[in-house]
Amino acid sequence: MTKRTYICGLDAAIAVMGGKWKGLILFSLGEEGLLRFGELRRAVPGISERMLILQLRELEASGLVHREVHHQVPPKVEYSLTEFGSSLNTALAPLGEWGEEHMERIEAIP
Amino acid sequence: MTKRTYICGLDAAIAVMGGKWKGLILFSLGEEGLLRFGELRRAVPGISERMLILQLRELEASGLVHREVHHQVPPKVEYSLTEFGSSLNTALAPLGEWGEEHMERIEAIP
DNA sequence: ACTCCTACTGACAAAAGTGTGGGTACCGAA
DNA sequence: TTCGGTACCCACACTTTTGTCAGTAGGAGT
Repeated sequence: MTKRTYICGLDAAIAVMGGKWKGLILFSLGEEGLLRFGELRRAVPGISERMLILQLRELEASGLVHREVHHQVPPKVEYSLTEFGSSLNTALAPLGEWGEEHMERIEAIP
Repeated sequence: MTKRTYICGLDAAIAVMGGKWKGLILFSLGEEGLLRFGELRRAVPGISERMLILQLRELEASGLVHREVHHQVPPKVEYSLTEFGSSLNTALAPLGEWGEEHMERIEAIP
């Protein structure tokens, strides 16, 4: 009877990792472990600086990603998955495998 | 000529089930098996008729959903998952469980 | 003094996604 | 004759998302 804002777990999950980029960012961080901004940018081909920053801010606010600033010049900021983010990444893995498996068919769609 | 290839499986998967509704539609069809338009509409609270139609058309074009028209009056159209859609639904399950498990935390985010 | 480097920030605009309110078709029941 | 019921379609407007381009800070190297 708890008043839920989301209609099911999938709905909630999509709300936090939805959009075109968040899944890929999580995936990259899951693979590499610790990445600085520029590295992350290269790890997610096609994303603009602005988009990466916006998405990272949201992921940080959601508690999925940890941001560590090293006070240096030039600046150095490192991103990594939190426990929470890591658990989401694990849940995302089968979806990635599915996409990998059916890549050709998916590419043939548009 | 937009010859785009996806950068990884997750990218491809997100391309076909991305957006706010497709995951939920697939999920509902996975649960219920066979639903007519009006039933599906009720199964996905908050979606508008227009959105449901648009999303169903895309899912159909992607080969994830099967559409069967019964020539009757009043009209009767039934939707169901294809094998392909069913496999995606399976891959989506862990994500749904993750969301279910962390529902409270997710709801506390905005 | 000048430029390079990195991680940002902000203004603006285009594109994509979404909602609203209307309409269509058909048949049978009232 | 009018109405109810179902599954749509269309035009328009609005909102959210995404992209583009410029600019900032401050120490280090030349």
